[in-house]
Amino acid sequence: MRCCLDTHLPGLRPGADIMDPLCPSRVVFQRIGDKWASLVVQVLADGPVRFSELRKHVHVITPKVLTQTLRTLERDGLIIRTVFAQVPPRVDYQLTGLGESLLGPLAILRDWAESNVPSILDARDAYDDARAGALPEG
Amino acid sequence: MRCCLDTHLPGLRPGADIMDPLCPSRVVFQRIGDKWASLVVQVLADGPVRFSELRKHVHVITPKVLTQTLRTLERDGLIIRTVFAQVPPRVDYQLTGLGESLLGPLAILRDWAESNVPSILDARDAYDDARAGALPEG
DNA sequence: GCCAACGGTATCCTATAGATACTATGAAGT
DNA sequence: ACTTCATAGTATCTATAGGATACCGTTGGC
Repeated sequence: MRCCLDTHLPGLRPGADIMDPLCPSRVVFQRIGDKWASLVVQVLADGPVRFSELRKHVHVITPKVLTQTLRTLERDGLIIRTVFAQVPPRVDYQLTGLGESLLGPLAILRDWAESNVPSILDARDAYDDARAGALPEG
Repeated sequence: MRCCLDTHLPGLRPGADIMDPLCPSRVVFQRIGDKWASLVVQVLADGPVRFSELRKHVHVITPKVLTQTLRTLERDGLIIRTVFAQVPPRVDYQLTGLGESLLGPLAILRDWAESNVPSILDARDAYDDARAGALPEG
């Protein structure tokens, strides 16, 4: 579980373990784990999407949070923001090559999620039932 | 991007799109994307680990948040909590079969992260430089 | 002149995460 | 007997992030 590479970034320790908070891989890993970012990336899989379309597809994200998410993804080089000089304004968001390279791993994760939803929901039921039964009686 | 299956859970809509907030897959997907959960799962890859060892390996997680994370993972059937009647107390956490099945997808994601850290950090530098240059001058 | 479409901001409130201190148990040491 | 130690958490408070809602600026069409 060692990290990765020969970066030189101030404040980040390249040789660290991924469990180290200053390990660059961990920083990236937690970005992928962002609540909205991975959903947005998947919506962009088929090509450029406008801001308002993103709002419709990623329910229910508020415009503030969507803007924050998009700015972060842009800063990380995963998407490109294109402004068209029109009225009403038009802004397209699309994946970069780097962003596209993330689609495969995300699809694997999504497949896992969809395959295992029944098991997880069953486990939750069992857990909650056990708790609900234990507390009132005890 | 359709969801998955024939669940019957109250409040969850099985036929929904993964972008639907009530889609079970999305619920699971966001659980995977939890800030700490995926790190904890990876620490448990090699076998049972005690609470205090987890605290050491997953820096820097507070005991409260670690407890919350472990309870959630247990509820979802990804880990098992075993209490030994000892003093001082001993509690082991280990992956279930379901939890182990998540290791592969997580490893793919981690590989992606480690491979692409340089690109992402470069993109951040470029983005920040452009902003830092634009604002004071403009 | 007025309204609508779009891509956001501004403001406020709440929920989550984080820091820190504290608890219970009992065996071992002196 | 008393103190100390280790473990696995809880309790309490504060800081930060997320979320709900309202609003802004542009300008083409009516």
